[in-house]
Amino acid sequence: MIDLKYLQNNFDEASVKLQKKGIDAPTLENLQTLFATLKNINAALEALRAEQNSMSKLFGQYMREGKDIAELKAKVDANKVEMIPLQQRAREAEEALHSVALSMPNFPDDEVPEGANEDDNVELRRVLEPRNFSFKPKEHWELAQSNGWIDFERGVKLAKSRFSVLRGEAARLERALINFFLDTNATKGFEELCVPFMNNSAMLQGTGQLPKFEDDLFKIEGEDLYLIPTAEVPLTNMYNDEILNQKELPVLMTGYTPCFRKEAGSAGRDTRGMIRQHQFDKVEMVAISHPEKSDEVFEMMVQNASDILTALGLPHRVMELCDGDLGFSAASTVDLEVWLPGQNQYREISSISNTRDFQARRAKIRFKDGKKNRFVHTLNGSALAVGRTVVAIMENYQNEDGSIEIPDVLKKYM
RNA sequence: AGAGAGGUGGCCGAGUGGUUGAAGGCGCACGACUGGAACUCGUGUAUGGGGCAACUCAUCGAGGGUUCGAAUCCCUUCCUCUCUGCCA
Repeated sequence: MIDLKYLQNNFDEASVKLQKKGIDAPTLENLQTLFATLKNINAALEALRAEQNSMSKLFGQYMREGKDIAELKAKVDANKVEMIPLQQRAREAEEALHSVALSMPNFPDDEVPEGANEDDNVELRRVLEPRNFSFKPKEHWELAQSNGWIDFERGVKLAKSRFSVLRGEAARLERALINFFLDTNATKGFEELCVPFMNNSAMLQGTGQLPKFEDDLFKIEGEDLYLIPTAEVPLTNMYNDEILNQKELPVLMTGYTPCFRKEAGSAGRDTRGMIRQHQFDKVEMVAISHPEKSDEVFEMMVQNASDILTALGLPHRVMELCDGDLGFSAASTVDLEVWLPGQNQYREISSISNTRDFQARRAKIRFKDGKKNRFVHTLNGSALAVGRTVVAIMENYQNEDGSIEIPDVLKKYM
C-alpha cells in the first residue's frame, strides 16, 4: 500500500512516479479525492460522536441525582438521527478508498532507470564467461529426453499441461540443489523455515498478490486458502500484524517451497520444456529490515544469489530492472539471468526486490523506534529457482554425447 | 466431521450494561541503588485515525443488532483448545 498522506501532500511527484507503473493521472486523482472525502466525513462524524458520548455520560449522573432525563434523551436521539447518513457515506467512502488503494502499485525508487519494458533493463555486470562448446549445445528438453530426466507426458497425465515429472538423477539433482541453497543461505544468517504451502487471503493481500492478481493464483475450493505462488508470501507474512523489537532486525529467513502459478497471460510463452510451469520449486530469501538498512540488506541478498550461481559454475549477468518492468510491489529489483547455451540466451533465474514499506503497510509489519511504531522494509529474492537451475546445469554441463556432468559443489549432496 | 469450553493490551489474567481503553502480574524501557551485575525501589509502557497542541474518535477475534450508553445482552461468522471419530 502506498502512503496516502504522501500522495496527498506530493501529488505531482507521486503522479509522475506511478505513471511509470502504468497508472494514469485520473485514477490517481480519484484516489486522492476519495482520501480527502473520507477525511472530511470522518471529521464531521467524529464531532457528532464526541457530542453523543459526552451526553451519554450525563445519563448516569442525572439518574443518580434523580433528575429528569426526557429532554436529554430527545437531544441524544436527534443527534443520532443526524449521524446515520454520515455513517453510511463514511462506510462507502472507506470501501471505495480501500479497493482503489489496494490496487495501486508501489512507487519505484528515484534511482531506478527509466524504461518501458525488459528491453530497457540495465546490465550491471557479468559473472563467469560462457563456456565454448566444440559442438552445438542442445536445449534442455532434448537432453531431458535422451537422459530420461524429465517425463513431460506423464506430468500432463497426472495434472495437466505445464506440469512435469523429474526422474532418477534429475529428481536427486533437484533435491541436492534445494539442500545446497538452504545450507548456503544459512551461512549468510538466514534462518531456515518450513512453512504452509497454502496461505489465506489476508496474507496474500499483505504481500500484494491480492486483490489484483487473483487470476494468477490457484484457489482451494470452499476454503479461504490459496496455493502460494512464492515463499515470499508465507515468509514475509510471518510477521503480519506484529510489532518487532528493533533489536530483532534484520530478520533473515529462507525456506524451500513449491510455487504454484496459473501463468495467466503467459499462453504460448516457453511452452516447451521446464522454464515456465504451473508448479516449480524455489528457495526464497526474505528480509525484514530497518528502513535505513534495507539497501545494505538488498546488496547482500543479490551478492548471495550471485555467489551461489558462481559456486555452481553457472555464467550469469546481473540486471537492474527499469521502472516499466518492475513488479507491483517492488520499489527496485535486480534480476539474475543465467546463461543457457542451448537457448543461446540469458534467462531469469532469480529476482531480488526491495519493496520498502509497501508490503509492511499492507501487512502491518512494524518495529518499535523509541515510543513510535514505524513500518519496516521488506525484501525478497530467489536463491534460487530450483527448476531453472536444473535446466541451466543441463545445458551448461552437457557433453557432446548428451551426458551431463554434476557440478563439484553438489557432489556431496547426491 | 460430532460434543463441550473459550477468544480481553507484547504475554498471563480480572472484568456481566454507565469516568473500564480496561485491575493485578510478567515482560520491556528509563532512572535510583551497585565497582559491575542480580535483587529491590520509582516512573513509564495497547493499536490505528484526526489535530501544532490541549484534546478527540475508533478498536476487548470479525460482522450485525438491542440501548441514551456494550468488553459486558442478542444474532451470525471465523478461529483456538479438550474429548470422540479419522489419519501421515
